[in-house]
Amino acid sequence: MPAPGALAAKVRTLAPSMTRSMQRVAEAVARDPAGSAALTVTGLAELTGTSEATVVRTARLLGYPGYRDLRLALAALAAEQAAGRAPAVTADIAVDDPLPAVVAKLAQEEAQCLADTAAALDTAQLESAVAALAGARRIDVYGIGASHLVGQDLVQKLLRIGLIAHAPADPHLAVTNAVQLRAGDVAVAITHSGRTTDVIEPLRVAFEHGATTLAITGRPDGEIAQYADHVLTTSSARESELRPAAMSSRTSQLLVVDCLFIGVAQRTYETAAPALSASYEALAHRHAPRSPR
Amino acid sequence: MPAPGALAAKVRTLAPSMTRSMQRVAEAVARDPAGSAALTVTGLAELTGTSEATVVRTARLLGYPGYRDLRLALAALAAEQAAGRAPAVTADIAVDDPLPAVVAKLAQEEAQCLADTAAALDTAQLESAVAALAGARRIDVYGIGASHLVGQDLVQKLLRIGLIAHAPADPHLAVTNAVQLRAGDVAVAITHSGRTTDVIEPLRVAFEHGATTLAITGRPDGEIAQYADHVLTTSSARESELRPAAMSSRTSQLLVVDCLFIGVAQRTYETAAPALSASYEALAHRHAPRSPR
DNA sequence: TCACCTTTTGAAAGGTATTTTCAGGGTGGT
DNA sequence: ACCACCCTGAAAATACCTTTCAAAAGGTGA
Repeated sequence: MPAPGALAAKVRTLAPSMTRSMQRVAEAVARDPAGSAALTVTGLAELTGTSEATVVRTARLLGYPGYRDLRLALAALAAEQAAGRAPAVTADIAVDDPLPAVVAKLAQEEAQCLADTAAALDTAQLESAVAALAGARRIDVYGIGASHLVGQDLVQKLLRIGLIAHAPADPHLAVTNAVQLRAGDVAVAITHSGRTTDVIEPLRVAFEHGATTLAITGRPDGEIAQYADHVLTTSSARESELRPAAMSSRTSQLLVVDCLFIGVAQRTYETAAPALSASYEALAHRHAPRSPR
Repeated sequence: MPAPGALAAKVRTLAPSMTRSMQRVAEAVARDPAGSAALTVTGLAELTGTSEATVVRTARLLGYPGYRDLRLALAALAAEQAAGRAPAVTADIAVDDPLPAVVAKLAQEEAQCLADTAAALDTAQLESAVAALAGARRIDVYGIGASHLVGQDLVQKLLRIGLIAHAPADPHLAVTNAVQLRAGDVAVAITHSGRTTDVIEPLRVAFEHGATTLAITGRPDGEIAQYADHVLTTSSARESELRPAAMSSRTSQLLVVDCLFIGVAQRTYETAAPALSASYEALAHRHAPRSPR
């Protein structure tokens, strides 16, 4: 059952996959957790102009067994918020914001995004994902555009602890790579939308060849999930005109990648630690002599 | 209806006036609010070896209309307590940390890093940097390893708003690119250490050819600063064995990159906004058909 | 445009959880 | 020992939550 703190993020993440009336319920719940917690199913249904059934459906979608449990989570969330840690609602970044404001808002937004992702991350899935990576014979990471950069980040890290990882840059290469995978190998797909065909394809191929597959996506219900043994959900910050969701998903993707990396490094510590130091050692001469003082 | 926080006190105050079985219930509830909140009346009655009626009576005595409401209050209380003793997870990430702790610590560390960078960022320098980029004829971004990924991120963003930007992947290419720059062009160097020769070199060349030069570095006093017209300082999180400083500098570098991007987008809004939408538009067909709903 | 199919939705039936009732049983006082 | 009182839990009654199902809405292809 999801942690209460993750609720706002979850609503944002899942809203696109909700029907109109479910969205109304989800929105009401996210807007006023305390108020909603005070209502019965019937009350909340009336408030949102929907039916009890819809309220229950929404609760289910948000990951609770039923409304009763959602209601408890809401009460908890309200208490948390009241306890001071109010998750500061920042205004969107506007075209005429002065730079200091932009800096502050961006930092705040990204921090929020980190908190949301951390709260919503399914640690059981993460655990399995880490286990798969730690024991992998070979790792492929698929991603395109901004997600490709995240993928490369993961690959760079994994290489440093002695694993064999690749992040093919183009979709054809990705598919030809995927064909080589088999049981014991791991394929990771990174896509915010969950429906980038160029990323789904190679993951599907890897999946069908018996590799263990991971998806890092903002849409756990997207097509990509069909071919993923483990799904790690990223939550994205509120989008604004200058900063579309796809662009801000990077922060949470990187957090997930870091979690994967640390997890794997822990589990392969004997080999990972020396490999890490060795790689930093090796880079030393690529630096100018340390300036005095 | 009493505030959840007052519950423990209320139990103590009212205990003397309670009957034996009610005391058992009250005590259970005060001892483990979270656990009790997870139970139904029947469950709590069984746990305390009493009956449902007694549980309800106890709830009444504590000032709630019934058990349902006591239960909500318990959930809230549990959340408050959890939030209260959550504060600093600032310890280093250890080899034997369980994954949930790793996730929390990483998120917390990166958030801290964002806050530090935002606080330390020199907005005057940022302002000049943005102005230079917004009016640039051509932009080169130099970085290697993890910093190269950050550079590519910047380039991807700038391309989307119609600017001409490149992030040469290897040092030779970078230098040959740099030679082509002149006044009106901008070169950006990204290096955490501030003394990565492969990145300093191209920036120096660009500087000497009259381009406006920017450095995004964690060491504003490093050698790189000599060739930079504007220096943007990144601060990195505390390092630990599994997560060396160089690896965690990424977060602050990306924040700086985002600030630059938004700044530029604001200043070229007329062309940036349509260009942005157009680029998202263009990517639409690279997606699988939207799942129904 | 229409016919057809799929998805979404709420009304009402069906189940649980909570609340109330009530009678048995205990306790203390005489 | 007997009575009056209150405590207690089983079971009935109710409120609340969940499920089912048929109708409505929305989309698709002819």
